[in-house]
Amino acid sequence: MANSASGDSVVDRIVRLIAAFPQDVHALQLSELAERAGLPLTTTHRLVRQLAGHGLLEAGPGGSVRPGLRLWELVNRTSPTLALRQAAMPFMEDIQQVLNQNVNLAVLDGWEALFVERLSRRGSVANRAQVAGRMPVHISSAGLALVAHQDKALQQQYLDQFADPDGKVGPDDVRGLLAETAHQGFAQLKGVVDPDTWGIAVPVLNRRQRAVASLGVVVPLREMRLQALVPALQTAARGIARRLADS
Amino acid sequence: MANSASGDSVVDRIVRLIAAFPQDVHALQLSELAERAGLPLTTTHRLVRQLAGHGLLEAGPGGSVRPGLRLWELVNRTSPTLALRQAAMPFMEDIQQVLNQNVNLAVLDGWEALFVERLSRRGSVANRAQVAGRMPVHISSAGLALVAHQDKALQQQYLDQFADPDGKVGPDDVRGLLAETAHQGFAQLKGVVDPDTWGIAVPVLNRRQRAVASLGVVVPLREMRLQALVPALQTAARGIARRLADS
DNA sequence: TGGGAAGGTCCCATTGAACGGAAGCGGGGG
DNA sequence: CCCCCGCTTCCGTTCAATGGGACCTTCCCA
Repeated sequence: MANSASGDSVVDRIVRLIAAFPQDVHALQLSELAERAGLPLTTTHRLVRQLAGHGLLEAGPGGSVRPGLRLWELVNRTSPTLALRQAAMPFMEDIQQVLNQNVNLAVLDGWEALFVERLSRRGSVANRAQVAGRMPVHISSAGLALVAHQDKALQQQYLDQFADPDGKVGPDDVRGLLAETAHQGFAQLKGVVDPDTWGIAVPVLNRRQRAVASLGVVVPLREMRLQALVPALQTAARGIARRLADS
Repeated sequence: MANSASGDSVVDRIVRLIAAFPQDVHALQLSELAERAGLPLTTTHRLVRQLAGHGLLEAGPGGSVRPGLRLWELVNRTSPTLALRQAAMPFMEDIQQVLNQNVNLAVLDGWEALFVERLSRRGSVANRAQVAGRMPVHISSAGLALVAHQDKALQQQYLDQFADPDGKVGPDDVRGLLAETAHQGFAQLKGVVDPDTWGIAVPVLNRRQRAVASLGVVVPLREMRLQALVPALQTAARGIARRLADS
């Protein structure tokens, strides 16, 4: 069918290659990488060599391959999250200090909350939200805060396509959650992600009152004091919004 | 000369394309991107469309193009700096709180210090060290701390190839700086980067006493109190080293 | 209101870069 | 010693990538 037997372009292959690395990193064998990416060994070998030549991949110990520093550099010096992160960091630190809890910052991408930054307290509760990790909208307070503060049209789109693989929750449940979140101005989710934790998130709004990001905390169930958490988060979220608008 | 008139592979072009974005981001026009990358407009157009299809690039307002969220995600969930960053963040925050100064974390890459993370105090002195930014070894305290704690062979390599474009400092000056840094266990650079600031950096050492990273602060000239800064940095650096070793 | 410049998109013949099977290499384990 | 299993290199085939040119907007200025 093509120069490539599988009919995909070089771009496709490169993406498959870098996407083939699992979260935990730590370098893969060439053959394992080839398998994960679904590419012939020879092709993988050639592409890896080229990418490594640019420093996008690096040779690890024992002939293994891992993502390279140069790739990290290229992406992180021009990332679309830079401005957001810079605006948010000081406030996230404040929250972490004052509330003594894990803090996270997320944006919406394709009906999932994508976590842009996270500060974890040393001995704090487990926090599923990895940096650059994702969570479905309907099971993360961040996701709810983000979707609940979007155009009605977008929300409807979301509900229309909504389907829970486990079938535990229906569109109506989610509609309720979103309505509650929009009404209250913050999202809360108790023991959904993790039975012993509670997630709270507030939106960071632009001038049009649409969420461009969400700011959240994950706290142990027993330590819940909404009265203390929500106002602090909202204050911080407004601070972030202001700095975003300024820049 | 080739399928491509310029004799470079698709990989080359893609790298040129994403490397063409300047630090400040904010989206480029297609034609500007083409020019910066040194690619024909048509080719740029095609590649951009493909990359955008994977979310590696995104359409900005007014037909402009910018790096995409998906690219950020792919790279940051598997980056080689993840472990380092995770180990270092809590200590960096401590330093920032206790010393009330800008803190930065760097690694060595090709005779330059590559800044992996930075925490800036709100109204603090200007800090040249952007996240994902670089500084030559001989004019950054981070760079000196990193090179001063490497194999003798590597240091020699560095000195051999050393050439200051401005001709202000010679290899012997640098040798002196490195020796002093190695002897003292920390690097200091007064008013080099910025006339009103002082940079201090300590190495984060592995079991073999080689620097895998550097931890530094940038402080206003007048506030200099080495006695206070250096021990705090060294303590933090050891903490980071320990956490790295554990993981 | 019309003309023209600038930026983006589409078309399509040409061609060499990309492909990947096969064969070579190397080390470690039996 | 030999075999196995990964990585590397070779090389003939082929079609994906290429980019000049034409076309289409949109915007600005006369």
